[in-house]
Amino acid sequence: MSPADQRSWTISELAEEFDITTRTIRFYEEKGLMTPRRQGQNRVYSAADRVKLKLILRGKRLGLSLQESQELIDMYRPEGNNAEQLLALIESIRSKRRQLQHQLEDLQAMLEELDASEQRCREALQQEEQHTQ
Amino acid sequence: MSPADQRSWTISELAEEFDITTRTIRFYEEKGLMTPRRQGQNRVYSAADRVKLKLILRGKRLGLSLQESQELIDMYRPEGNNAEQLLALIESIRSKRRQLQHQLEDLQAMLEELDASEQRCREALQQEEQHTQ
DNA sequence: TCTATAGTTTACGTTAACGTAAACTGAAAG
DNA sequence: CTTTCAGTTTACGTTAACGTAAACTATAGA
Repeated sequence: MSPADQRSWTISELAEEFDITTRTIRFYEEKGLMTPRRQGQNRVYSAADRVKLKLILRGKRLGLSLQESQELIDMYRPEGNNAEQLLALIESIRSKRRQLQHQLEDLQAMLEELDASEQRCREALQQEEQHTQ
Repeated sequence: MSPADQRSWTISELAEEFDITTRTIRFYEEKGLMTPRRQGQNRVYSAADRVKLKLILRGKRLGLSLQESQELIDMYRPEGNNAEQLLALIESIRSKRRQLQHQLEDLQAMLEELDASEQRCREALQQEEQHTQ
């Protein structure tokens, strides 16, 4: 274990780093997405907690609900599951993959259309410039 | 104009095609996202309306709000804008592009991690099978 | 000792995106 | 003529994801 893995964070450090409020972080805990350890009554976040938060926020940017992010995160650790559970897990991973793959195609289409829009904008702009001369 | 462009749709046809409720379509209208023409009191949707709906739903899948989808759609038609507006439009197109680009990177990272998860699942599964023999 | 600075819990408020229901209209079918 | 069906408007309800505020605690510095 490297020293970096032993570092810990306070709630406001994480809030500032990821540009969210402490309220948000506590809300995630309330929803069972995180369980930081405590020093007295104060929350102390480990490197693992920090990564988890990162994953949740990335999920948010992709339009996932907290529930969905939770499910995704649960897929990262297959240990402690029996064969039946593992098969179910693999199927749900594939299902999520298909969904994200579809989303990727949506995204690419949208990016192409945006490029076309910018192109049309440029052309309209040239027209405007000719008019005003 | 090809005949296909002249086709029109009823609200329930669109609802069924896109697997949403009529309530949802009316809600989008209430929010100013669509303005179908009327035959008496009934709504009649054109091919353009249908495309618009498609774009809104794609935006939804990508986690955009209705507002954002509206803004994106407004970028598709630069006509009728003056030079100043066009420049602003181009800048907002680029901004949206950067956001989507970031989202694309998030997506690709998530897909890779899902693949790694599936891999770990398979390995754990092999372990399980050896155990039970 | 006073005060400022994080942190805490508890609870009610808010916004977006619809769901659900009630009450009505108009056209078509039997 | 009445029932059925698709459509309409109006309005209140619901859920997720926090915001906001109140009331409290613990620690560090002047």
